[in-house]
Amino acid sequence: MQKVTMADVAKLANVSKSTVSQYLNKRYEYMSEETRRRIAGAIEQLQYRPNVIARSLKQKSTATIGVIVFNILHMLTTQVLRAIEDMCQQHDFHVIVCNTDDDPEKEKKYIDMLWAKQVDGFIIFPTGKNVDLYKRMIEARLPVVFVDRTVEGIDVDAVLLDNERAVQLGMHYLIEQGYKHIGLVAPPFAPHVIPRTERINAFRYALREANLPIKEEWIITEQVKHISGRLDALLQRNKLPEAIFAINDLTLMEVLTFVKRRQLTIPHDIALISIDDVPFASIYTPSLTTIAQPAFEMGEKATERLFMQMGGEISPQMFRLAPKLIERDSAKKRGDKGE
Amino acid sequence: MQKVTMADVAKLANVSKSTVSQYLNKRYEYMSEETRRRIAGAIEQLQYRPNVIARSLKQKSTATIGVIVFNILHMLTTQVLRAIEDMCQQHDFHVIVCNTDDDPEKEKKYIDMLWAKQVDGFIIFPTGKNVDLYKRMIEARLPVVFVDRTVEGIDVDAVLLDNERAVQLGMHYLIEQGYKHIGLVAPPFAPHVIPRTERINAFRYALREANLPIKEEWIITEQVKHISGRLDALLQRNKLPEAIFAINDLTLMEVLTFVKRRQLTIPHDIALISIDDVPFASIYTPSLTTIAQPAFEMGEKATERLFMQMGGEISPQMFRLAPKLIERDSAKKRGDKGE
DNA sequence: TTGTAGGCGTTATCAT
DNA sequence: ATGATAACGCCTACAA
Repeated sequence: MQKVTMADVAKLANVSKSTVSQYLNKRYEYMSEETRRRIAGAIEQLQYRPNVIARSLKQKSTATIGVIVFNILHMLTTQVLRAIEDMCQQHDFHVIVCNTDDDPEKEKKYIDMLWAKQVDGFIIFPTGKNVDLYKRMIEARLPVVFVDRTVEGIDVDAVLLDNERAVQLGMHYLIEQGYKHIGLVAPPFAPHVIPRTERINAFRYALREANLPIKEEWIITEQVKHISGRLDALLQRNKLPEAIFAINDLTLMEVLTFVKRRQLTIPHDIALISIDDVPFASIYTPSLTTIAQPAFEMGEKATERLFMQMGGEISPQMFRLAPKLIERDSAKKRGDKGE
Repeated sequence: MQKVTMADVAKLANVSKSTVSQYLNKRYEYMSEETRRRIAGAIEQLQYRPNVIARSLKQKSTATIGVIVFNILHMLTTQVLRAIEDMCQQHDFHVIVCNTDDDPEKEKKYIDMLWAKQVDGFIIFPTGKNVDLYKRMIEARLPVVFVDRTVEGIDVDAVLLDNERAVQLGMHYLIEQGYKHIGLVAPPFAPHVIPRTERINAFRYALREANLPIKEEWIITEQVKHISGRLDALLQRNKLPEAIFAINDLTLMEVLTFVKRRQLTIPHDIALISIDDVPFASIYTPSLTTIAQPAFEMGEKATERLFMQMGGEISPQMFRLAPKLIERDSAKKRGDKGE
């Protein structure tokens, strides 16, 4: 596979390995034009490619970072990842991507392996369950940035959506449009899933703040596949809320499935707003009002912090990035025609 | 960062480095229970982590592959990538992901860098423009698999959609449903973009085969952002085809934008079928008939071949994976109500 | 059953 | 200006 080494180049160019090394590292200062030319020739002729692994061993740096995510198939993840890769590309760094499926065991294994592989840093969407391991990473002064979730008791850079604000934006909008009976759909409550928890809490808070009723049957926190069934049940009993807040794209899809199956009209029969600006939001009928996460900014911020950590000690900080309400037609005022 | 080495463990356990090495590589056979225990203890106590880089240097294998794609944001890419990562996970391999944006320069740079990094293999969505480089990789016996596109004159494993079949499936379906005036929307023609070329050709072929008219104004190969404008122009002149075949998700979106803006009804005013099973296909109204690419299978096949290459010489092959028509409502028979 | 010595392909130090 | 030599951390004969 890889056969020709620096020694071969040196021999062919009639110089020592050290000189070749100098050349490769562009320390031309004391090098004669002549030598330089001979080395260049030899490299070309032999199709020599320096072995970065050997260099890494010596220099203790691999120019590689590990990115550990739940599932690359989620749009947020993909976008964050794209931003990370773009920034790494500029620094001639590479990105190793790992999917955990939110399984702490897999997460642990990946962190251990990447650590052993001497990656220069980690960007992690943490499961939150490997507290000891996270701590050890910090102690070892490994550069680490968390994205999407934080973990209690871990003092580390974290880049998160401002979930309170996201919900507030959506709720204020709905209320402003005249909706009073508002429901929420979310996956099952799980305390370590920060965004979910924060969103559900903020939802309750927004209702309380506006003196609107909090009906528990309208707060659907349920496995995604059961959500549309729950909505069916409400419809059956004529107890649908006027508007629904979907806390992410997955739950939004379930609501839309339900709406289609029941042939309801949005926003007349039920208004809809969601976090995550799905790609079809503007071509759906009616177009969907959404609260967009600044995914690229999140990726950029995370990478920026990681490089700062690699550059030297900095004290950990938490960043809350601002969501953006994109008004379309799915939650227009009651009575307005949707479109 | 990483301070404790095998020597430290050896010293603490009162054995030699080789013994520790034996232990790490699970060659326990001739090792006393006692020694084993001492080593385990030392490792635990020192929180020792073997340095995989050093190991790689010796063993000439990094257990890492490079995956070079156009853009991870494309759904097909994401899904293929997920499949690749899953399979690599089973083999304790890692995946480095690189975005080229279809820029040959970036592609070249990535291949060079990953090669220097001694990755054990490549899975590439090739731009097709670095022919010399591809050839050198093959000559160097680097394991390589192409996905989505092949490159003329490069003898290498390739995993592609059966594009002819995909178009045929869609066209037969449309024709069977009674459509005779059928148009196509695609990004601009570019010979090296295999899927696009094959799909456009197959489209013409299907019309010819069915003795249907080929109207050039219905074959829209245009920058995506101009597509809906072109459709507008046709509508203006009352020259819309009865049905449109969108060759991918991007062009589909443009058609849907047009349809929404003009308030047309699918399939009554215009029927629609597309390659790529977009996530909202079933919740759109009407639900969208699509031709799905077997993205996961493509990723699995590519990875399988890559591992086979790493296992030993095999002769390159081209794989054409079968698309699948998913019938929904957007191209139902003329006259039928579209649910 | 365990230890010694050399090598993997670079880089860094110090001579020359 | 260039070269010799010793690391880097691990693996592998081979020796003991």
